[in-house]
Amino acid sequence: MEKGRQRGNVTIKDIACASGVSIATVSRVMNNISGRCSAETEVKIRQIAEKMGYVPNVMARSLVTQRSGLVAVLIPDIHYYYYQELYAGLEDYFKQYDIRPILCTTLQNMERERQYIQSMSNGLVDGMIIATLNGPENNEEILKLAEKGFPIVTLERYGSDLDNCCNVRGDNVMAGEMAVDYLYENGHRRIAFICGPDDAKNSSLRYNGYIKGLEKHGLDFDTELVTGADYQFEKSVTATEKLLRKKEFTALIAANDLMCVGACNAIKAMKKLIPGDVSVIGLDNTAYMEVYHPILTSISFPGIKMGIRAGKCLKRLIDGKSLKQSEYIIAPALKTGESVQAAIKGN
Amino acid sequence: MEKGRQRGNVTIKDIACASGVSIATVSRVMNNISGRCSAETEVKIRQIAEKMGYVPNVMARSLVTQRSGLVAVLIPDIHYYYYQELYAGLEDYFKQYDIRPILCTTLQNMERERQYIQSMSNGLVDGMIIATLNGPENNEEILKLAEKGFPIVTLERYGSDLDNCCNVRGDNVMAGEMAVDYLYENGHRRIAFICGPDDAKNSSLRYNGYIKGLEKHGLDFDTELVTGADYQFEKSVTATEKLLRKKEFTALIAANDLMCVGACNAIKAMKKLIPGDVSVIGLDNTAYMEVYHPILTSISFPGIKMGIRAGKCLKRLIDGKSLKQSEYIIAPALKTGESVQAAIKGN
DNA sequence: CTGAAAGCGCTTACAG
DNA sequence: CTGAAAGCGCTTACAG
Repeated sequence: MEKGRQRGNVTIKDIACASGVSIATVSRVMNNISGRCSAETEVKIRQIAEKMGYVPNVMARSLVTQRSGLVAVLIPDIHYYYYQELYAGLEDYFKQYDIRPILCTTLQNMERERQYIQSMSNGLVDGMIIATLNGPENNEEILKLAEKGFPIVTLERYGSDLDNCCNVRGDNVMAGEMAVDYLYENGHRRIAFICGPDDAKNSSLRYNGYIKGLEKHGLDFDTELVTGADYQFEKSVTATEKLLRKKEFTALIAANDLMCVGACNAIKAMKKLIPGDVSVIGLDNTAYMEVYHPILTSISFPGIKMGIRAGKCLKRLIDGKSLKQSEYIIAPALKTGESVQAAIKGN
Repeated sequence: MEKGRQRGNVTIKDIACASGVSIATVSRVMNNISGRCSAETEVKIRQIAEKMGYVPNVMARSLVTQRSGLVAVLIPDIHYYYYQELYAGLEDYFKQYDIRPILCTTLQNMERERQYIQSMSNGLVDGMIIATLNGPENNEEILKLAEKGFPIVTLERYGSDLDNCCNVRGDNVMAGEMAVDYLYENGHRRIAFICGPDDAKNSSLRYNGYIKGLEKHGLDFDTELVTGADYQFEKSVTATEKLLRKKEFTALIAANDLMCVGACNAIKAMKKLIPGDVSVIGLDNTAYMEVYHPILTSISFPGIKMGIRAGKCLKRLIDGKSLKQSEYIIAPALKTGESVQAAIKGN
């Protein structure tokens, strides 16, 4: 076998030869540039193209139009439900425009992220959605590209140096607050909270929402009811066990669902009932919620919706239009499961 | 703003101008074609390229080399852990060759799959990994491309019409058998089985393995201990409830993990203990396993490994080399959790 | 309604 | 060691 792919694909030139017209005419027909050619020529060309199995060469087209029909989507890790939803939303939204996302997972590695940003930005993709977690290392590079006119939308990424870049994010404060509201309505007064990593902006915003919620309802803020587990499952198991031994509480909020599941396992392991002894609520959007026993109640961020929002923004930028807002804040929603019940009076 | 991306990127021509050499020389240096230019010229060119922020235009390069450095990866749905692992394995494997996967989810829609296969195959990607579930609709198209010399590797896809196409798959029979072996060793004699969809080849192979395992150990095969749940969570809950009411058994195998979780929820809902009353084992590879309470024991297919295997095959095909085998069967592995325990004597 | 021609940014024989 | 030139497959003014 020879090296590389053989050049056996049928080209516009082949069609032109076979139909006895110029390549320009074939090109026009294939691009549906109407009113520029007689109906009979058009039909003939289409038939021949169909018969010969012509498929336009994307590379060649891209080179002249300066549009590849590709966009890069940078996320930390596809194992998270939220990013799966995000990607699904994007893939679907872009499909109508024949735009294809290229999924790039950074695995929280900043060098890897930098490589992706750099290698994608010249010719390969028409735009980029950056939904990776914090780490200001590459903000400068991102901003430089954006200011150069390269379409970039960041998603759930924080840092004031990115102020000039379009950003889509969830309302994290609201999420924390909603969780407290819901638990308060159910009669809970002593509510624990498990934070994510200290350097995760969205975690600290969720925590702020928790505090805001407590204040709103006149509940005492007790630091002993707060712990951290770095968004990790195992750490959450341990942290929750400690919390349970140390303090009394009737409800618990976890800043993400993975920690929520960890917390539930710890509660179960200590022979306490969910929601009988402890009501539990997660902040996030994961598949675990629906499959866990009991089904978990959560304040969930709509990944698909956020993906579509980011997609729309990027599409406008790619089309050279300006954005109405530079920041889009998406509200979370309560997903009622089975892990919260009314607190017993007196608690 | 003007329409489209502005042509502001620095090109090989700019570098050539700035360094006073021809574009051919710049090209050679940028491609590390050594021994073809003086060291001093090389250093100068590199410095200037670096300073001007030159990044090669992938489209232009692809057009002449007939290599895009892109491969398509078709999967049913990124929400499944197995496909996440597969994709992660592929992305990582290809990274060393600067090959980028484009993730295409077919969502079990055959028309969508066809569109992807067609639109990717002309110039855009150098090869394709097709890991979508059965549905022979597009087999003809796949085979046509493969025979045309287009690099294609199918993964866990069945159909004798694809015999001429490289295939990577898990040893599904072995998985079913291993599950029975493990339960038998733990003293279980009455073992239930939950099948996937009737038309899913891998499910029926797993089922065959189950029967083979029973025979091997001289256990009776009882059709009443077998039910089906189409690989679905909800259906598995219902099916398991029925099974529990109808028959006595001390262990249960589910043909995939999602059904396994459904079965566990049903068992718990009927106030039975896992593994005290029923030992449970899943066949698959999912994140649920490790996060569920109790941690689930499973016979797991190594998604990352299978991805890398498929990647290696595809790489060889892209490089115009032939494959040593046209079929690669990957063995599953036992992942010990907490959902199996020794059966009580007499059961 | 149609064609000849330039050009997108690059690689690669070929010649020197 | 280096350059001029052809060409990858396509789009798109320009002219007719």
